[in-house]
Amino acid sequence: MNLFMNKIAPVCEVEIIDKAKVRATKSKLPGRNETMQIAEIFKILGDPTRLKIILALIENELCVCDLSAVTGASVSAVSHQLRLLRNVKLVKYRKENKMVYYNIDDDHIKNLVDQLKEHVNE
Amino acid sequence: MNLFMNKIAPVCEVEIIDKAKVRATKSKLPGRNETMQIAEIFKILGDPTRLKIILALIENELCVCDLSAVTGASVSAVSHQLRLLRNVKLVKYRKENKMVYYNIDDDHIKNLVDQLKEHVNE
DNA sequence: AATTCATTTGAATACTTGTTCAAATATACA
DNA sequence: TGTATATTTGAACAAGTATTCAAATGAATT
Repeated sequence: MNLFMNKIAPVCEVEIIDKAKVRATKSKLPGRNETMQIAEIFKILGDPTRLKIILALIENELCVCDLSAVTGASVSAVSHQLRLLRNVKLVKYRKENKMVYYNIDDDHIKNLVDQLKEHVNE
Repeated sequence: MNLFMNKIAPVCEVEIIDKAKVRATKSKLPGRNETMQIAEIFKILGDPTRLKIILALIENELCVCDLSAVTGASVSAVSHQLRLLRNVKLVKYRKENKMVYYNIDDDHIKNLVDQLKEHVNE
């Protein structure tokens, strides 16, 4: 029961300042699933290598080897990231002989990226 | 000089399949700085806690305590993330007595998020 | 001055993740 | 069948990061 016990400041954790506002705000938010899906796409585009891949594929269909040349990442690194992009259906591919050509598989992505391009250029 | 040496497959690393296409694609990409800035904003929005904070602030101005209640993250976690969001100028704040009220500081963000909301809901 | 409470901060931890290296597939071709 | 090359894959490592906990700060209030 010494003086130091009083120095431990309680952290606002259970208390809510404005219950009405909190409730109103919560009711307007997207559901848990939707929120996670939105976050996932943002996260995917948040890596420089993946973003470069997407930016490149918006301009041209490219094989893995040339994607590596365009992005400056190793073939292996590009391939790993392409798998992620395939999993979330952002890119698709077609095989031609030994090569695999990748394409954008999502019309919205270009708009998303364009919007941020403008944003950054202000 | 044994047989196993032949089994090591060379990885396409220096070679380029279609030099013209690679050059043309490269020329259309945003510069290094711009690319990194775009990636950084996507990355910031790619974390569920930060995205929830942004989504909440789009609806209402909120203090840290209520942001904690809305997002379900601890006050400390919210505060740490708010610092990140301040640093990249996505949110701003005003002080009122003991409380700090946060606001969106970027008009474009709402459009960005809205676009992905539609995208996810298809 | 001392107390209360919202917020911030720093350090530590546990977790995630992007890259590399080596090896495996797959496809064309001699 | 064997060789060459483009791509994929798995394991391992290093670096980054979100959260927690404890403590500090700052601003009323008594």
